[in-house]
Amino acid sequence: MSPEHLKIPQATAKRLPLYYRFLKNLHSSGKQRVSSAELSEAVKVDSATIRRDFSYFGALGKKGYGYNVNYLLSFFRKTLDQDELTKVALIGVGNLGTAFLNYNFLKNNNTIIELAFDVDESKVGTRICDVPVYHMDELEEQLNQRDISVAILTVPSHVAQTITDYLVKSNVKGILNFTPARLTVPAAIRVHHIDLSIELQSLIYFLKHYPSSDIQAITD
Amino acid sequence: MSPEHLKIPQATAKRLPLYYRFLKNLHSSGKQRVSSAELSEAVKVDSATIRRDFSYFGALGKKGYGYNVNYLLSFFRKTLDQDELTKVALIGVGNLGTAFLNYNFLKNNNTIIELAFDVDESKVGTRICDVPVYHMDELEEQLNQRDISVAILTVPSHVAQTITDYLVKSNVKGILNFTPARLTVPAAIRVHHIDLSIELQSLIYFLKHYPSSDIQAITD
DNA sequence: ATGCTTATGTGAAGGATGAAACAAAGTCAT
DNA sequence: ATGACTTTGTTTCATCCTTCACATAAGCAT
Repeated sequence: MSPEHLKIPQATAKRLPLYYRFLKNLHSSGKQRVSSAELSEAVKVDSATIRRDFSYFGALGKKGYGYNVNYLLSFFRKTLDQDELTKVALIGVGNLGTAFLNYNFLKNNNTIIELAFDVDESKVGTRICDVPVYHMDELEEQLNQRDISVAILTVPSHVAQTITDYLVKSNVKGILNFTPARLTVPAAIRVHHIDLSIELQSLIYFLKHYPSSDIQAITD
Repeated sequence: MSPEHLKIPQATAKRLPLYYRFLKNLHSSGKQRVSSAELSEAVKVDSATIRRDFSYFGALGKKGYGYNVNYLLSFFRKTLDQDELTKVALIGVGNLGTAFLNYNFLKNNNTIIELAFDVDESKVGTRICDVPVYHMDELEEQLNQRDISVAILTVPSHVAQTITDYLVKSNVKGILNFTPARLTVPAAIRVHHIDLSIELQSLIYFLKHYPSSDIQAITD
């Protein structure tokens, strides 16, 4: 059985896009080879962890040499499905939603917000950064028609669950949830929470309760 | 030694603001008591994990009864320093930065963006949602004067490291980094990364490579 | 060719986290 | 008061993740 078919640890999977992004940088700057130590310095991940992560995919490097940037890059391109464009929908064109529509970082990575939804009639029918805004009533129809199964949720939290139920009904498989609501979904649906207010609060908690010496022990 | 002085696991610390928020909801709806099972349903954290989390702070509940909402709430208020307002600075008034200035979720939690910085002269001197925008040149002076040690970083990634160096020089201790850059900071400085593009990419990776049955095993 | 240097891939150990399970201790109805 | 019921706090186990440490193998200079 080839290594690619084994299940990758979740922690590793979360680092793959990070590696990929940095490898692209290396490539554009014309670098031919890279060691796990160099990579470690750049992405702030222990070099042993990097080698371990890579090893799940087989022996990608050469002892005494390191990794060939081109080879690694093309390998990750395949692994991360960067050849095909993944289309996602954005639900809720408020401040945060609009920021994402404007933000260019989504365009880099073969991921694109293809359409957005809102209930505000003044937004419906317009285009924001070339992304068309539809009314929520058209959610199921549009998502099915365009075969979109990933949604970014940036709606007010009190409607988050209701809209999530619509999303589930519309065959969405993954939700990037920026609302503070903890969503109830069937087990087959994957939800990633990004709770901005909790991130800020927990950062503050760590600062107040964990002395610098401890942080050294953790991050160094 | 009282339990409050023991070090709390990082995973637990990250859940505390979540518990706190839900307890506030319970309180406003007039509920007097709550069990770990109820809490579990609401915040989607295993009830045993919740009891374990609470137990780091001592015996907060009563067997056969559960937890007193008021007591728990006031305990967490103290623990999370919710009595004092934590002031933070926002660096970079672009799309995302503006969204945060508009977003109300920061006002809830005794955390406030007190001022913002940018280099764009058309923004400097204005107020966005009542938050004054200063020029980057005034960073050190303003932060020291106002005794601010936490910053939200929403600048273009190519200037992220340079600005981070300024922040460190200005005695900032914690940075919430929304740029894709991996920042180099002294060990005593704490950085939390929120990398939106990586979150989206890893969500997509999980959807494509982890069958629903596995997700069931993980999240159910 | 030779030997020194470099850097991988991985076994093993150590930590951290999550969840099952249950004794202990309280509640609550009668 | 009593006994059935509830729910905690904790012990225990399992899993996942990270890091050390090093044998192994390849580069590289002479």
